[in-house]
Amino acid sequence: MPDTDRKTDLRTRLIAAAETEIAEKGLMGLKARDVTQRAGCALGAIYNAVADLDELVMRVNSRTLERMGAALAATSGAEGPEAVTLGLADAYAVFALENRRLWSALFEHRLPEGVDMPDWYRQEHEVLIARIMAPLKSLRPDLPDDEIRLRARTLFGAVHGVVHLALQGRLVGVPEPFLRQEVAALVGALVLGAKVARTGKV
Amino acid sequence: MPDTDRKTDLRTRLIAAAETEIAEKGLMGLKARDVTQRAGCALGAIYNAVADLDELVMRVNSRTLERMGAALAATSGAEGPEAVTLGLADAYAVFALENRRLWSALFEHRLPEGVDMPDWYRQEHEVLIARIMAPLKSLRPDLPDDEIRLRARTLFGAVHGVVHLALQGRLVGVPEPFLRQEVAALVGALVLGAKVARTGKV
DNA sequence: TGTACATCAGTGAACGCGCGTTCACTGATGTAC
DNA sequence: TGTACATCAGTGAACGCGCGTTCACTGATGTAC
Repeated sequence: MPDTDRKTDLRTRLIAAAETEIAEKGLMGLKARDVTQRAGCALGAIYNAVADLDELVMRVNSRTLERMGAALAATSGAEGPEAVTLGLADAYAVFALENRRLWSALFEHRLPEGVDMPDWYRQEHEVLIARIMAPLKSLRPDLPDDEIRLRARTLFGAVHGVVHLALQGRLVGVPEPFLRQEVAALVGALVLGAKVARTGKV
Repeated sequence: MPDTDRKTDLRTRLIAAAETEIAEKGLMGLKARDVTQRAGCALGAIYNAVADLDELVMRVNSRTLERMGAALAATSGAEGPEAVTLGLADAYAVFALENRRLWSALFEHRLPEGVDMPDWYRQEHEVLIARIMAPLKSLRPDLPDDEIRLRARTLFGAVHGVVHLALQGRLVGVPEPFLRQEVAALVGALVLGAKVARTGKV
């Protein structure tokens, strides 16, 4: 059944096309017609390759998440949990800056209510959290795992928020040129605060 | 010309109706027909009172911003910049929790590209930043105003991010029951870090 | 090797719906005399 | 006080468009004999 190959081939092309479209026009600007035109197939072909546009978006987001994971992993050269944490945060900011719209799509996309994310999608997020937990654990060996996990989410949310508002160009956001510097200041203070909280001294 | 009164009256009702609609169904669920039905007028009446739906949303957002300002101001009883900062952050989280959809609308709403926010809208945001700058200034009297303003935005973004991901129920977000506690931990660590950064000791 | 048939990826016109905005009209209110 | 006229807030049916999804059809590919 070599047809399967052709089928997955088109599917791959559709995902790639959707990725390019989102990268150029943002999630809101993603239209079925543009995707199929770019992939060089008919409009209806989408529904042969994939359930609907939402699935296409999730496939793209999954790829983005994977690339982001790789970008964060490439940081691991640093020595000491403080440096690792700072490195992760900076890599996150850089990735967002370099992949603005694809990165935004990660957070803009919402499934129709009632439907929730498939498991394979959830798991990819767990990996992200785990990567942040590692350095936090050596930073605060006194805390139980549950709490570390919570702190990892909080740290992620904090960095994410600063990056998010900056990239959106929101009125209350940090101007983009200062983004990396401010993320570093934020995480630096946090890491310092954590250290003091544990040891009681500098 | 007492007609002006009637006109502004309907306008007020429309804004109130839009506010209720957003509070119930979120910004995405805001429809011109629902608003006018709730306000008890015809569909077309909107365009007599207001330029378009976008303006209606901005009017609602402006009210939300004002209420949020009041909620933050009600915090001011605290003694010392650390406590004030913690109080502001907590009040922010509480306000978001109690006004989920209206609060979300503040950040979801985007004007069509090219158009930018009117001045009265920008200024309302400045007030917010100013309110955060005050305690930061006493916390870091060594820093120039420009840098304080930047840190205020960063601090805002950090708190905002944690709250945002939590309320969205995002996979990487902090679970809601832990939100206030985590915001407190975040800001606590930051304040501690700032203090150490300035004084060099605990 | 050739013929008849089945399958199913791929096609694209048409469907259907949601929804913001317009516009010709109505009728209440105010003004002039 | 009454009449004619002007204004303009308010009406709601109709417009128009965007766009995801469907569906009857086509034609290339594979299978059976």
